Amino acid sequence: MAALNRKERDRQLRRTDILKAAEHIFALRGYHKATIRDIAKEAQYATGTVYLHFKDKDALYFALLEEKLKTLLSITKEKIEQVKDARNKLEIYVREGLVYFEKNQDFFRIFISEGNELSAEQRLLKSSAGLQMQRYTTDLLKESQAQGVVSKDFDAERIAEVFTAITKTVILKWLQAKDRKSENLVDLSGLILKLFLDGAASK
Amino acid sequence: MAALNRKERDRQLRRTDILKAAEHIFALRGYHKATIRDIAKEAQYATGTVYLHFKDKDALYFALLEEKLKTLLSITKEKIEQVKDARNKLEIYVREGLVYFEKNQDFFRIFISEGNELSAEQRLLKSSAGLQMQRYTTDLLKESQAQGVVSKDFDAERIAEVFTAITKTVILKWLQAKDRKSENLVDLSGLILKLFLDGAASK
DNA sequence: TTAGTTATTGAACAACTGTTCAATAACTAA
DNA sequence: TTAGTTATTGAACAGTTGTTCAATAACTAA
Repeated sequence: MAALNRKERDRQLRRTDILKAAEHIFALRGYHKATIRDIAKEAQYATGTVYLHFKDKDALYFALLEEKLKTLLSITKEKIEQVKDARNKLEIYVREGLVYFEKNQDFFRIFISEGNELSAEQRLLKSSAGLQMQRYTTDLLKESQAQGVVSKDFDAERIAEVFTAITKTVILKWLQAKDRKSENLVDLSGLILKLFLDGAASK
Repeated sequence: MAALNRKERDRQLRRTDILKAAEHIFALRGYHKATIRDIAKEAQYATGTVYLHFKDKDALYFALLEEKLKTLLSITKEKIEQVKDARNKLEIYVREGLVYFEKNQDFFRIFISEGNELSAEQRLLKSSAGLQMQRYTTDLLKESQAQGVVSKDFDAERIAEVFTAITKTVILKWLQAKDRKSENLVDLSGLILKLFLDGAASK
């Protein structure tokens, strides 16, 4: 039935509108200070409308996180599958992450700024895409260890988090300095990989 | 005048009581969910009493942060000044940090969990001890570069933040696994330094 | 057109919490 | 003891914000 399809499509449109507005407002004010009113206003709907699409504020936040992470993961996976060498894979992993983040700075601000909050950490673990991302990173590092690119002395899971932390930190610093310098974020992927693999010591 | 001294001492006692309670409640619930009522109750005072010692909630949070960071910094500085070699200094820096964190897990939870929040980041910058800590770390890395321990290819400030991020991440992971394993946090200082200086690559 | 169905609205509700302040208690010094 | 001073209390206030729901608008199908 065509009518049903259009209805469904309209519904998706509203949902997308709200998600887009939420992304903007969350990024602007952070999770706590962002209000449903503001999000609704930004999306040009009434407050109540938001609740027709999302159970509550948390669900809205989750849905956003979920969507963004899912996209990033699928992009990354696709590109990585095209190469065999683990070092190449790591390079692609970092590069694609940076490209995606640079394109989605709004979302990115939430992820970085509230990502390390413990409650948000627990949220991330509840988020299936978040878990998938974490697992994928760990697997990537296990493969790197198997191929002899990363030392087997380290616990893959721990190393995966350190890898992520280095990346986040470099991004954060870039964000803070963004006004002054006009460096592309993606240009920092070499730095990140070098730091992670070879460390900061003089050679 | 003895009376004045005792009064002043009593005042300090109240202040300390409140700070101690605040540390506990903040750590338990995080900054936002911690209420002044809860803190007052924990310290066995009335709500209003808190305001006789701290201008508002923010000031209370600051005072706590300030006190803890100041102590950590002074301990670290003292120990570090006893050696000359930059690599030794870095080792001591990490080790003392871990020891202090292990002894102050309550405080630590706040610092780690809300430390990366942007608003809290701005708070940290306002906090003079936070700024001092940041500067001290950067200086330490500059010295390490001067002594040829750390590569001069990197920006000292950026490297300082990466260094801190690695440390935080390892601590966070340790905190999460704390129930299962019974590993001392301080035993991970070698791992942190190795990762930071030599990276994760196979050698 | 029209009766019924669905979607949207936004004012009202309720819960929470930072902050104040009048009342009370504790303390001080004469 | 007592008048004056200071410290403490916790109920009341005010602002905020997540959420609901009765009223209204839009839409659908006959």
